[in-house]
Amino acid sequence: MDRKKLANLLFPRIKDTPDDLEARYPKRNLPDGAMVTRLGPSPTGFIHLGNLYSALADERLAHRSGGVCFLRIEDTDDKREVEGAVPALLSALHYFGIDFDEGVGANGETGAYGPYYQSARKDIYQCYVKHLVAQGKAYPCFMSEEEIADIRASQEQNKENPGIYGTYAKHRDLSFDDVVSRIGEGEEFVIRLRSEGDDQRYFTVTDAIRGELSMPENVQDVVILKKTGLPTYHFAHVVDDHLMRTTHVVRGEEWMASLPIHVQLFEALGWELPVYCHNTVLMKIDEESGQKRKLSKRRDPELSLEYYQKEGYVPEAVREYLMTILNSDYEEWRTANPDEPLESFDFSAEKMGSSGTLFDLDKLNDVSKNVLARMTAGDILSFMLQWAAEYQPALCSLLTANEDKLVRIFDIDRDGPKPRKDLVYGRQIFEFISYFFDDHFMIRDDFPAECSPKDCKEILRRYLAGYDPGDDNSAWFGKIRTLAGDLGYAVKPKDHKKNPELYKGHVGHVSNVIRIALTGRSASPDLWTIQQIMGADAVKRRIAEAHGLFD
RNA sequence: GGCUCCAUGGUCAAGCGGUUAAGACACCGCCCUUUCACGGCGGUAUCCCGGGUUCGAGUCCCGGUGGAGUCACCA
Repeated sequence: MDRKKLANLLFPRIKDTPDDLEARYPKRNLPDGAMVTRLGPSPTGFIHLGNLYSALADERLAHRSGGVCFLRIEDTDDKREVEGAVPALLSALHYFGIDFDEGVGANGETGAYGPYYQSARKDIYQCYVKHLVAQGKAYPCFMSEEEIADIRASQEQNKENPGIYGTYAKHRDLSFDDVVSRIGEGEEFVIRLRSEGDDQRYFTVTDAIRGELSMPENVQDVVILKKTGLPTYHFAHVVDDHLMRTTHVVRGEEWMASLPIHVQLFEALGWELPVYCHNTVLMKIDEESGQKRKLSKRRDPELSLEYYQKEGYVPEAVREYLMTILNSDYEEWRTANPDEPLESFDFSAEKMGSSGTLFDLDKLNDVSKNVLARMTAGDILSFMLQWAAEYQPALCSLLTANEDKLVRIFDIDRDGPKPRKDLVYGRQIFEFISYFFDDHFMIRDDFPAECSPKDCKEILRRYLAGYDPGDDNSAWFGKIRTLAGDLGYAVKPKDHKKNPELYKGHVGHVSNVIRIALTGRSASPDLWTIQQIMGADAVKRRIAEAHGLFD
């Protein structure tokens, strides 16, 4: 019974048996069909759209089925750990509407399947490692990094598959005494799986997104326990998702290649496989090569979630956009159900695509426009206030001092069957309405070429003279028509279009002179409404100022 | 290089052996219109290539090609 002795030698502290753990983490009591999903980020401090994309799938799958979605922090590599990454992750996900039922949370851990930090689960992993060693399915390996590098070098030279397997697994059958003496000399070791796999043999697994997957068995004696006593991803995944009773493992397709290892591990431990859902990675077009490529943390900082928060995208818009690429029938559903919450959409893993998706900012913006069009002006205001408080402190006092005015501005032309859709995201929204505020007002567009400086001056003079804040929209515009006619501009654009030689231009050009004087730009919502919000004094002042420009 | 996944317009994509090959974004034109936005109408543009199977292939099979991922004591 050398194996037993070996197991005890290696893990003297571990008293629990697999049965103990099985009893401590019993099957969940959930209705049929309820999915248990999880997000397992490593706390590296960088969260990008792809993570949200995946998290949203986890969250939807679980909640749509009446199951649970939990957060587990995969911190088995202290080298990569970043201070404060967990709270940052939590708050970013919360911002975008992802909250967990269980696991690591803002106020510590909740749930009966913890601990939810892998670093705190050392004894759990070691219990199973010990068990595997006792069964002869795993063994300590003392090979140094140099030794392994040498093996790899010669394998590459001989065009063999690299890695520790077969005869390269030199420490597979070390004698008990050998192990005792090496440990006595303070040699460090890892635990490797003794692979019984054969890469000529294929197995199949059904992936919920991709269907049948066929792969060769794993032959590598992979490391399952590192020198530090912590498990590698492979082992932690298998142990945790079994013990935490995960039913559906949603993860990026970069994990597909290690599926043979995971399947082998589940088998070695005698456990049932979860349903795998390997989703696609988000891609972008590389500026230099023009090729599609995976979103990269280093190279694409603009794809970090923080970017969208800073720009002031409404969280709902980002979720909505992600839903459209997660399940391609989502848009159709949305068109048919404009007012339903996203939660009532029938989300499924099967509808997720399996080819790489290119991130499309135009599409996000379009989705965002529509989301904002569905919000009330009051909701938009509170969003802007929150956003400014967090990311544009310089704007805060201005916004809070003008709440009523802002609601009126956001409300311009929003009711009715064809609401304006020109609000997209925070930064753009403020930019779009900035002319209402003197500190941000400037004449930025040219006066229409159809109107000579002399005409511009005259238009402004007469407009100011005839301006009556009490005019309703049609009385007001009637005056502009008259004015335009008097100065030789067509009263109706169509007349001008038919006989351009008869006119200098048309009312549109004339009113654009006024528009530019008032807003600084040649494009704006309805001028009469703008004036009502601006107030008579401001209107008169700006017209007079513009008039002065032509002196 | 080995292994794996993927392949329909510029982008996201429906399609499941017989379709005029949906729809959305973007783009262009027209209409509405005092500008813009909205809305309406229309348009440009796609089945990677080559072999099979079949009366018939975007759809099934094989082979290329291309793209992606992965081959750590990182996840």
